[in-house]
Amino acid sequence: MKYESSKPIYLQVMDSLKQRMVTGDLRPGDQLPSVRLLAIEYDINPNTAARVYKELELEGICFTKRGEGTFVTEDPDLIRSLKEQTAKSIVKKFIKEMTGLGYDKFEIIQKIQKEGDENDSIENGKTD
Amino acid sequence: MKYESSKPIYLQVMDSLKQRMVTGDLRPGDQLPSVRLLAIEYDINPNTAARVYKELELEGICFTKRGEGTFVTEDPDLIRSLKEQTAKSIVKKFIKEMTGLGYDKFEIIQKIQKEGDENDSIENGKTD
Amino acid sequence: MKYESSKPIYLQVMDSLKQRMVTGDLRPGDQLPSVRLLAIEYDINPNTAARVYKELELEGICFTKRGEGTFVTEDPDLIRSLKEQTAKSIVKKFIKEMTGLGYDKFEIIQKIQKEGDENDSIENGKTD
Amino acid sequence: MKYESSKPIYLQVMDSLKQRMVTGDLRPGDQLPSVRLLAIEYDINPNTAARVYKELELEGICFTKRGEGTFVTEDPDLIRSLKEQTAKSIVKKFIKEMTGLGYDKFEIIQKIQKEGDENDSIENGKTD
DNA sequence: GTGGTCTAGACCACA
DNA sequence: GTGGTCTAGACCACT
Repeated sequence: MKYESSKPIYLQVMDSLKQRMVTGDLRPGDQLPSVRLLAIEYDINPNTAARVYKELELEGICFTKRGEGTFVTEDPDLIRSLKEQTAKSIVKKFIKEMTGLGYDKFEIIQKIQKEGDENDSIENGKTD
Repeated sequence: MKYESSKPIYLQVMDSLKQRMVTGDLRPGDQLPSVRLLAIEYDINPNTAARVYKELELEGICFTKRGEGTFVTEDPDLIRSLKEQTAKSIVKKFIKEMTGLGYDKFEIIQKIQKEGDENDSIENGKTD
Repeated sequence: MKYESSKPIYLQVMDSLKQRMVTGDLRPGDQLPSVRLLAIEYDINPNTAARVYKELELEGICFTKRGEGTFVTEDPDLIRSLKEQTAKSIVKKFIKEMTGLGYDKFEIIQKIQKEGDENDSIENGKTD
Repeated sequence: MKYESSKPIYLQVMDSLKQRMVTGDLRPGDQLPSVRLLAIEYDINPNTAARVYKELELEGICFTKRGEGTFVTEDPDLIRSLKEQTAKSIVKKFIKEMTGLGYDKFEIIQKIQKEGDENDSIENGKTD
């Protein structure tokens, strides 16, 4: 995995894990890789890996059993709402930014259709 | 003006100024407030205000006449392309995030229409 | 039984057993459940169950007869002093914490009476 | 300052700072020592010091201005309720432990008076 | 100057 | 084995 320097690595790893939950790659109750293994898999320092799980736990997406490991929350609703909530806030922020630039809803949708077309064949497969 | 802690203040102020240019509140050739005044208007540190103009200059959107002050670029095309460029990168990033969550183009547009409806009477253009 | 994550499970189980001795639910000389059974009863890892007995033995509250099992100490004085000792250390720690917050003895007692009133019908002795 | 090994240092430092807020040594809006200075004052690693402020911020007791420093929350109610809340939870836990041992309210208060008397002359002055 | 992030490596308690 | 804590020191962005 390659990291953008503009965003903290731990956030990028968190996003990656969230994405894997949302897409069903990781399911409620699943055990997550150990801190050390995550560090290897994502090529980060174990401390950074630990931070990832700590932050996810704060968000209620993970929980930890002492000495056993870290697990995806067992509440499937939480995962579902995670997707919805994330999407909603992204859309909201996007609309706010675009209207701030002076675009109306019609123009915004037009732009999305246009942009979508350009990249449809190129960047579709998520590399992860 | 209230600042998000997630984004550097100088970027937020830059965005605000850009928005004012794009929407016509600030026009090509207009003189911008002095560093000191900008600092007061936006309630930021003078160092931060100076940085704002420095970065805007780097982007070619402003220029400084020594002893006179800082001005909006006199090239109207630059402002126009600024709007287009900004919009394009926002749209691109947005689409990338949404597809990462597993939404396809159709769903994305659907969500925008839905979200757009809720906020139809927009809280637009606060010049602070 | 539900465990707080702030405190090691083995300590919580130890406290539970001690409480049962102090309240007379377990009496001097009584046989304690086997490690395996304890693990099941308390829904803990067998290693953790073993540790519980090991630590209790270190404190002299239990003893083990090889091949027979683990038993509560036969010395009734020990149980009695266990109660006194535990209480004393709890009280000591409590007073230290409260005085640290700036409360004097009078206020502390006031608070206990007030709090005690609210919970007068106690949720006592769940043996699980 | 001397640290107990049973409790994480960062929690002990947090408690110390909270105590200073509750007792009025640190007042709402006050700037807290910088991460580096705190590290020196409390003889801890700067990372640990940073963690202290981060956790306090999570609890809403502090806030951070980027590049400026960390400050005590400006809401005096929050400090007041901090004291009350802390005290209440300590008292509650204490009562629960004591009733678990089989003491009733009267005995508990008796013990506090007795214990208070013993240590009144010895351990009264809070060090730090 | 400030706080935030990251790496490296160690030690400990817990299950 | 697991996660949690701590130290050491570095680098960065922000004000």
